[in-house]
Amino acid sequence: MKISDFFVKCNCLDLKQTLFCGQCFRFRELSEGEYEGFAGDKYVKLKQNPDGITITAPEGDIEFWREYFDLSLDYDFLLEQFGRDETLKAACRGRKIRVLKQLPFETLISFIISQNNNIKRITGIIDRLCENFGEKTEFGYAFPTAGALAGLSEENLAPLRAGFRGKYIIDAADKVNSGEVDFERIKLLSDDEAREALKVIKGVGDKVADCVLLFGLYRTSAVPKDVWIKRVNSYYYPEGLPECVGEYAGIAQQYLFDYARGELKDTVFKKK
DNA sequence: ACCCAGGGTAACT
DNA sequence: AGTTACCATGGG
Repeated sequence: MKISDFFVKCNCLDLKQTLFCGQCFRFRELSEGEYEGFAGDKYVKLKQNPDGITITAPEGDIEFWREYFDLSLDYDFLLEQFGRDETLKAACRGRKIRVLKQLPFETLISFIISQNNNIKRITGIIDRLCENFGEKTEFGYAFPTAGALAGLSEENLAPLRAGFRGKYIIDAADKVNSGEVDFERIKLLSDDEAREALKVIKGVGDKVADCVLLFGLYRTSAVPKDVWIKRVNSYYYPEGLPECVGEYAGIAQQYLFDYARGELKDTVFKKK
């Protein structure tokens, strides 16, 4: 297949910030400003330019990656709106994070693994999941399909060292594989209905379900309430996020998450 | 040794 | 309906 380079002009996309802010777990830095990774079985190499990025991928996948980075959404306008709130304005300063449009099953499994866990170890478990059960390609291992994981035992997943999450991974794979959980159907539901439909999976509660809604089903209105966002909310937004987030509360949340986990952890949220 | 990590479940009030 | 111990693993 023909591998192509594709330059995309974009003034709101910092690859390092976007790929390593805890929304996705399958990318690595090759050298300063150069990255590679997978979504499902699709491989891509990326390069940071001052005014955009260069996508290197099979020619037929370029459109997939443009969509993955949600390049048609106008972040200039969005961040201008966010700037109407002082806390959000501070959170957006120096950040060029885009919320990615990831694959639903991969997002589901990834955030099941994320529970009561840290980003470094989440990445390690997902690496081992792919190496053990993903299809091997010329570039590396694809993310396993639901079919590849369905029917496995907890013992089969022992090499992942996922702890108590193993049984949750299997239940999710079984229910997606059987069609009991059907992303195409869930896409048609309201946020509340979709969240409940995902929560039939063992180990999926409100937070993991909202991560799937936001990162895997493109619901920018979904706000996953992790420990950091709970801290932000109780300190800055006891009445909820400001009006200026509009239909994009989930994107605002990602900026607040990174802000809290970064700058605020040693100041506002410093532990005594 | 203790605490925490992009939480959820089950068993309690 | 709202709390709380417990769940595996690894890093600080």
